[in-house]
Amino acid sequence: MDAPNTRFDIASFGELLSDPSRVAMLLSLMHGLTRPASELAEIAQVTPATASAHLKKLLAGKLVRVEQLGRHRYFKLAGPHIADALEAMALHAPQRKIARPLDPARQIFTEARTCYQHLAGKLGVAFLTALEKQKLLRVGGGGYELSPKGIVRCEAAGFESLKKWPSGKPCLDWTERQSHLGGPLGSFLTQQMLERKWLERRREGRAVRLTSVGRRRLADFGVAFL
Amino acid sequence: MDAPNTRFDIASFGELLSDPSRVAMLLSLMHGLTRPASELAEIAQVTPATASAHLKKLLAGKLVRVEQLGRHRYFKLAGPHIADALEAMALHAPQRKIARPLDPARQIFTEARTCYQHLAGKLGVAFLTALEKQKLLRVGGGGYELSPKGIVRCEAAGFESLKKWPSGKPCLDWTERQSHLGGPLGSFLTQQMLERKWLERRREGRAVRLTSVGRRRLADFGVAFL
DNA sequence: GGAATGCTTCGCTGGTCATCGAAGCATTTT
DNA sequence: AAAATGCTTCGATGACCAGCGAAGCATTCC
Repeated sequence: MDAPNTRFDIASFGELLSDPSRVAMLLSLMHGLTRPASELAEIAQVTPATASAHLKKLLAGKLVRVEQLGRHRYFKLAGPHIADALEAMALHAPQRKIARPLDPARQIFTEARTCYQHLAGKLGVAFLTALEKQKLLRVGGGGYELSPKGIVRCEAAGFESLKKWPSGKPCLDWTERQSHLGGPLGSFLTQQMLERKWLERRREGRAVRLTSVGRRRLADFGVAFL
Repeated sequence: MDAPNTRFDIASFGELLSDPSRVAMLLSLMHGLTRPASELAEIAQVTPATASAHLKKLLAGKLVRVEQLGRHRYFKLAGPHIADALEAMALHAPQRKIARPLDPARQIFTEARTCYQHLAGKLGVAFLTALEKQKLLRVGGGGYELSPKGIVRCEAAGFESLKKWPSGKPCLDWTERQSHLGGPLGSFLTQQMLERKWLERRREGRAVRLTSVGRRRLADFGVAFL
């Protein structure tokens, strides 16, 4: 269909993302797991014939990868960069409401995950909300700064103490449509939580799990989560 | 054309980015400045009539904003989120070679700018290259860490000293197509440089300017730039 | 005032694409 | 061996869209 070294530019990328069926398929793969073609057809609400045509295009454009198992073909996103690009677009494209229950893998993904290097998902949003409510953050210099009270709390939590704490920025969360804490401060705190085993990375994708230690410690921050 | 509260999803976004003419126009606005419709027509190599139709769609999709000045209409990107999304797509879409000289505004943009919160552009790439060459970084734990030598150098440079320095990640630079230093370490170092006036933000967009102090200090890191 | 400029709207044309049903192919089950 | 399953290919249809020239509408220049 194309030369071996496919010439691929933004417009071809956009072309692939310009169809609602293809987008539905891709979004359903955002959690990082695989799905067979028939399931993707069902998700996109098209016949197997149509789904097959779409998947062929997505393969040619290297947005997805496929693995053959018996008579099934399992598809997954070609890499995290595809998820990144989708996320960047979803952030500023108000979502169409889909009245369909989330499947388990996607549910885990929406609970808690990393976005670039900071905490996102329901937990990420809850964390930022708690920080604001407890006045541990203040707005300053084009972003968030830890308040004196916030610094005390972070030190009490056992985070590494800094002479000057980095600043944070609100980062719009595409599954929650509210902000979580991003920027250097968000990255730093998330790294600290991972190091102290408040959070654990899950095997696949960017989802993370809140440990029991993490649940207790985050409760000290006023986070009510699960 | 559409209901006042436009229902806008990823597919409509993709649809707008699926045409080479529209993408060319948008990319030419990535530096954050404005261009009149005629100039955008010339850039996209289409007649004014066609360009007008494209710009109408981009306006309806809120990808660009327009300002009327006399008989001219000046267009610019609707916000940094549009640039973010384009960048995320460009990163993984090998660019079509365009044999056209860069205009000055875009040139400034490719020299040095911020990407999320870290340094990008030619300067960003040169910085990472220098750090690697001087062995100030080592690879560890799924990313870059400062080497002992690197820590000494950073402290000598007057950066705030940390008990545990954050880790960095390579971040592919879409204008240079090489990596610059991203991740928490990249954010932190860039913030330090801005605070110490090695870099200054330019008035518009994300471009930054290397100050004379910055040029001297970065030379100490082995960066040969300009 | 009249001419030139910058841009838009209109009508048309050619090309491309999503979609489906039917048929085909491979694998697995019975 | 035969039937069922999962997916692809083929051919046809209907819709949409980029592109242009011509005409129209402002604004500015002379």
